[in-house]
Amino acid sequence: MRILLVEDQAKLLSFAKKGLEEQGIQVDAISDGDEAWEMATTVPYDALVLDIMVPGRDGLSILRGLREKRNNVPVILLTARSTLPEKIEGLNLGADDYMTKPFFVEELAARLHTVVRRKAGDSSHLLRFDDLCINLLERKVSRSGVNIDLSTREFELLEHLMRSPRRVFGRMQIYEHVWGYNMDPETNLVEVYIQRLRAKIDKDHVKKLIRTVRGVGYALGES
Amino acid sequence: MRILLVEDQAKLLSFAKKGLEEQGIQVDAISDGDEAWEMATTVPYDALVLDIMVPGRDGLSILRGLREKRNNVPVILLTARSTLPEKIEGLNLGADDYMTKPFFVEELAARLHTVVRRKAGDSSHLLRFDDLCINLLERKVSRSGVNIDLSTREFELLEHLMRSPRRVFGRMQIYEHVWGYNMDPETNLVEVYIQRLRAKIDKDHVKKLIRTVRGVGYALGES
DNA sequence: CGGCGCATGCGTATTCTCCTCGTCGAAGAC
DNA sequence: GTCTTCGACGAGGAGAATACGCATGCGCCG
Repeated sequence: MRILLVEDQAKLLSFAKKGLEEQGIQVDAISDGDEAWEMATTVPYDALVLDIMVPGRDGLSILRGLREKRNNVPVILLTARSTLPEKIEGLNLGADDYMTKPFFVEELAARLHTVVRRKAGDSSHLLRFDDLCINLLERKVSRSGVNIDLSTREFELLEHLMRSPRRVFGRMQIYEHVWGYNMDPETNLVEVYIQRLRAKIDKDHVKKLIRTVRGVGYALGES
Repeated sequence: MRILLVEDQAKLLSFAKKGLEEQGIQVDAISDGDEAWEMATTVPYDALVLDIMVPGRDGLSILRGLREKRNNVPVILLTARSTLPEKIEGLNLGADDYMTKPFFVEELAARLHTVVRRKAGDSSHLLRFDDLCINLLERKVSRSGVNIDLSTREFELLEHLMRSPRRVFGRMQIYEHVWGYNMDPETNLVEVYIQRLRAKIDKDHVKKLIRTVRGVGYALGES
């Protein structure tokens, strides 16, 4: 697999490039938007990873340009944390996924794989588990077709769990991914939000969608 | 590495089995599709090699069934030369590779290795011994496919034993690894938890999964 | 007001201790 | 070589202590 990685922070760029290459992904690393556009339009990459903010042509503009040319290559956007509107605009423009910085390189590699595979089958922007379904693009959640309202945090917590169904996440991991800070070991935020999620998603407790693993964390799916 | 090989031509089957085993791959060889389905759904193989044409349930059907059950085990399909359409259908159904008969066993072995390595993200966290299987990511334990509930300590004790099957661990070692402190020489915690593990894992004492080595410690596996 | 973060008390699964009984093995006598 | 006895070690049960996660309520901020 060969991809184009566009990011202006030199350190992050070389770090990510190295990490991805260790996992057998060929990476062309570029820090300038105009150059990136040049490459993206001439080389048939398997996927692009675009930072939104780069000198020259920015990530969103590159994405828009490609889609106007009917170029359907898978694209993952990199955004600073908390720029939710941009995430959504990006998805509207035809991005396939987004990641907030900072991120783990392994996770980026994993998403690249899914995104590339998914393009063949084309069920983009939807994550499913059991009768639960969330739409990244519209930021909507439904259970057996019935819509459910979630707050931002609730949504992102659920999103994180649904990206790796059945996998158990420690509180720390969840906290770092969803909240983005290092965990204050004295907070019980995660527990509280798990409980709020359950209340909305799992209303009648008929089916235990979120499993508690005592002493460790939580996972989507039954025991 | 342990795989399931399904192929109805007896000669080819035994030939391939022998060849793969010479390369250090454990092979369960089966010629009937229904039996194969049975095995594939109960034993956590590292990969499957399925001939498309076999008596009983055919290869494509087995593959489809597994994927519907969200079983993501690597699958290599065997096809007669010239049945190209089936290859393609197979890959759409989620096969990882295919080979046309006749083939060189060495090549099959090589492809098995690549395919398994590629999926390693999903299977490297599985520990197996006999029909016992624990999944580190999901923190689940199963015996012959039946789920077993373990508490945190129980799980970690079992994990420790399973990381070096057949090896005998002294109480001290176990205590230090699983509990993390230096052993208080007056406690019998390890014994207690070994007993609890046995009760859950080895319910009927039919098979002695955990062996006691008097005066020394414990080990996974029979004498 | 709704979303969010923080703090507190409560119920309970889990852990640990304590104690007894059964079993294994070594050594000694015949 | 065989049988017996004794000591030590591990098995197992049952209750007390603990830590963990759940629920709930409150104040704050946009």
